[in-house]
Amino acid sequence: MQRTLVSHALNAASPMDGILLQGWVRTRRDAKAFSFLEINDGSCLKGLQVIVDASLPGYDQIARATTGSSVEIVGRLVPSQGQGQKWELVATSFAVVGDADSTYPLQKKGHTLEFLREIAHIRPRSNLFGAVFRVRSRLAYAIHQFFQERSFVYVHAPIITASDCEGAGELFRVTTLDPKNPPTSPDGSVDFSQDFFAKKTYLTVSGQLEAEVFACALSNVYTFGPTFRAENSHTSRHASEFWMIEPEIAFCALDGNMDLAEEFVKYLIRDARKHCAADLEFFGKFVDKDLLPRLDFVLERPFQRCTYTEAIDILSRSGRNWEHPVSWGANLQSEHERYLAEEHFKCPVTLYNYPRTLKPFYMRVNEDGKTVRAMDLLVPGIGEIIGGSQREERLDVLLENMRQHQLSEKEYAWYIDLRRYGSVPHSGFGLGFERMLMFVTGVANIRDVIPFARTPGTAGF
RNA sequence: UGCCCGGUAGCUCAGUGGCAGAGCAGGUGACUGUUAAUCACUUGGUCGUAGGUUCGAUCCCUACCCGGGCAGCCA
Repeated sequence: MQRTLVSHALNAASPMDGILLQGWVRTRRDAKAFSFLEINDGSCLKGLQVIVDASLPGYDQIARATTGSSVEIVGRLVPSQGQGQKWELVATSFAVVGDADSTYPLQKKGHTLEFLREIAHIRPRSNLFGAVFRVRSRLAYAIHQFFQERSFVYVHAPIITASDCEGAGELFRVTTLDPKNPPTSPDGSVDFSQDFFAKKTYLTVSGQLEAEVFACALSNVYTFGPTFRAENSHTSRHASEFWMIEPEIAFCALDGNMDLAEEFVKYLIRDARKHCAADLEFFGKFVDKDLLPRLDFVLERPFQRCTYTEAIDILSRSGRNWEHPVSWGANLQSEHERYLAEEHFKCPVTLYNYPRTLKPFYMRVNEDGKTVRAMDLLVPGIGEIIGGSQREERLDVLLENMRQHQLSEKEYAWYIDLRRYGSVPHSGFGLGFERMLMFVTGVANIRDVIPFARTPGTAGF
């Protein structure tokens, strides 16, 4: 007999006989002559109510069907006599598959997110985390769909890299050397030429440079994979291991890049609204009351666009007392970004044309010589969700930038070659997948949108 | 890494320089087409760890550990 998932049973158009239900007990309520079971199998937020009559063989085992136990039920799907649900299953056979004793940590009542993080192996069985990870799965699918529909080629960037590219934060070293007794050079330093890859290697912080290589061959590409930062960040929006989507488009300037980013973000929101409707309604009810109106508002409105210079002007004239002073050439701080997205524009806003001195070597220098074609997409509540730029395609300017950043031409020879042979204007950006999930679900902590979060000091599961 | 808040029952929390508390969960019983069921009774504690002050510390002080928040770094 084939298993029927709860989601399929609940969407039934008519009664069904002899269906097999397998899942986990959420609650049991005993009446005199029968018991109610609520069974969840993760296929959707809601459970299926099951009636187990006391006359059934095996009913003597009903006491084992505690919260958290797994059960297997065959029965008839019929319209419910009760108020809370359309369908219910009248059992014709009932069996406990796996017991869960009274130490089962999930109660019928709500738990704090902090407690649930400590039981990361159990929390997917809760309503909230079931919903979060269904949305995560759906959006991963939608990401591929978005790019494949537009003829982008999916590129797998390496996880292990030799370039500590663009100085985007601290890197995790990858080595097989014995930490207690590493080989050394005559000068006493560790001799990495004897390491596994015969040089220093790291976990990647970004697939961008590799994506550029493929964009300069296949035109429109994207990466979607894990990236790693060894930053000692203790915030609700930083993780040591996170997933990033990085499209790279040949023959594309900054305007096209900003257009794509906006289209992409809206596409993902629209997809979740459509395909994860019940889960999003749950978030709107229990996580963030303003979630659904905010998402719909974001879908309806064009994102605002504003140059860095205009932003500095807005911030200077805001009349605020900034903790960090506002001046042209200084980095925008959290308080500034929050003000722009949440109070001034009250909507996602793309800032672009940043001072050259604030940005990495590969960004396209503008005609003014002072700014580069960088863009950051800021969203209310989270801040930066996308960072990107048009890339510097002129060989001489790129080399000059690298000299200013004191980068080795030798290490980046392959990257420089892209400008030497058939160079084209090209652009791309990185979207933090978990930050996007936070925005779509309203979940405020990045640790709660990753199945098993890695943050400084924590890798317990 | 800096600053701030917290750590008391399985969970969420109250509390006091002098006998350790509640709600929920768990257990027992009753009741019931129930649905975070309800009602009655009930089990449950190294008060984060180590020092110190004190006649006496869960409470005050110090250090450390753990969790969280904010900032920086970024996605």
